[in-house]
Amino acid sequence: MAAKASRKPLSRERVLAAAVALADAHGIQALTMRRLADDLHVEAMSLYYHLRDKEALLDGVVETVIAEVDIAGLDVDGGDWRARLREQFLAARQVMLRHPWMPGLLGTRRTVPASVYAYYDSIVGTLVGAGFSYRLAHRALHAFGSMPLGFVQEIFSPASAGGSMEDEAAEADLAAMAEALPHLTSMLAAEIHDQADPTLGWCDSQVEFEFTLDLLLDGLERLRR
Amino acid sequence: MAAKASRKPLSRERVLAAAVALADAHGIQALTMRRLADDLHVEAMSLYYHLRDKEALLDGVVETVIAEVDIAGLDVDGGDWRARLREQFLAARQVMLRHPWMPGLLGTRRTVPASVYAYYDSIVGTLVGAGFSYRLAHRALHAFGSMPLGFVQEIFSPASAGGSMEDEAAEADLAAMAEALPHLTSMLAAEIHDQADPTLGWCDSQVEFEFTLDLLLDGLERLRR
DNA sequence: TAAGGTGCCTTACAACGTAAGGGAGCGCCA
DNA sequence: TGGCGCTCCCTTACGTTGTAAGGCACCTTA
Repeated sequence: MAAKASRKPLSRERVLAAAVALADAHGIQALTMRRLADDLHVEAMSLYYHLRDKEALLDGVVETVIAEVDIAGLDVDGGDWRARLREQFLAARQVMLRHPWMPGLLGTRRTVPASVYAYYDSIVGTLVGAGFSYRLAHRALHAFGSMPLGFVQEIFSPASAGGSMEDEAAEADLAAMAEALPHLTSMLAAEIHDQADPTLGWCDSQVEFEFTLDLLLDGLERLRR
Repeated sequence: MAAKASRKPLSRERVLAAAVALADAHGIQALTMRRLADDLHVEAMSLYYHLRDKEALLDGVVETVIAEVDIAGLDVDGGDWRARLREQFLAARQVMLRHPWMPGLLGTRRTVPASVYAYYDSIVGTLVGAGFSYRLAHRALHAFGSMPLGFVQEIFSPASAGGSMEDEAAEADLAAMAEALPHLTSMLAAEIHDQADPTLGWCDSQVEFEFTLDLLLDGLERLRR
């Protein structure tokens, strides 16, 4: 019989692209060697010819997405250092919004693709070019945290469905919550997240991201002078 | 024969304490049901009588450490809002330094123990008591990120051993790196981390933590007025 | 003393990553 | 032309993980 028509040969790139697509479609926990192989119409062990092990796969996935970040920040120029970094970080954010599992994955990696270093190098270049000392640039880099990659590392992911702020707590005891957490409930009542505001998880909506970003940028600008 | 003298009955608390101890001693990846049971001189399935599943175990571990954070921040009072929060966050940091796996674990949780909400509630209380609007308090909370818990969510963990900044790159090509990453290498040359500086991972040393913290606190104070 | 709950154990299974080796198809060179 | 060796994928199997299902000993209480 005729072999499957679409029997393109495997390759590292094809595998990584399929891995990203799988994670996008079904979440990072669905990214297992067997399932990925299925998607590629291949047996699991075949993947090991192109990638040493699963760690290498995940590293490659990170590398792939970081490449997206890199090209997203290519066309930033003009303006002062704040405007440039701001634009760059927000561009990176668009990439992360396409791959919401990426922040969590990054948290589990222990090594980092070389391209990230190039990226951070350019940021330092921007800073020292704007008059930052290396010491201040260094601290600025730390203060930014993951913002150059377009997100804020969150402590907690959003609960799966429904607004379950508490674990087993039913909806009825909102009153009890208001008593136990008076300030939080008042705050939330006054500050419901705008639904149109694109969100990466719970506490990384667009407006919060930009608020924190500007807070840092302005604070650094003050220290620079 | 006499039964094991130390045949204390199991309990949720005892299991959780053993789990924290195991993670402290051998890392979070050593925390498997079987190994934890071994430490307790018990069979793995026995744990399931006290905890629904492993998720519940991990949630309990988080809860246990957060309780440590809570009591660590009990005796902060006096000073303005900045001093109080600063002291509180730094106290939380001491707890995290004892459990360096905790930041990473928190990143994997999707639910959060109720006690954390009480903690954040008190922070909001401090802020609004100092004249913050709910809106600004809300944004401040987001900007703080994980600092109330005493750490900065890092993008990357430190590589296992040795200063392997690159993956397979040998030591020889420092020159090549200096060429590819001129700003970073200059910066690192000028800014070697002080060894005495206690570090949670790569980019969360004490001085960086305090720098970022003060940057945020000062920036918020300016917005408050 | 019989009943029933409490607390731990035995057995078993599915899903995972992956070690070890096999074999089909190809190009290359004598 | 024939055989060698490389590339690429597959088959089989193993150890480790979390955990479902059920059993058995002990204590309490009626």
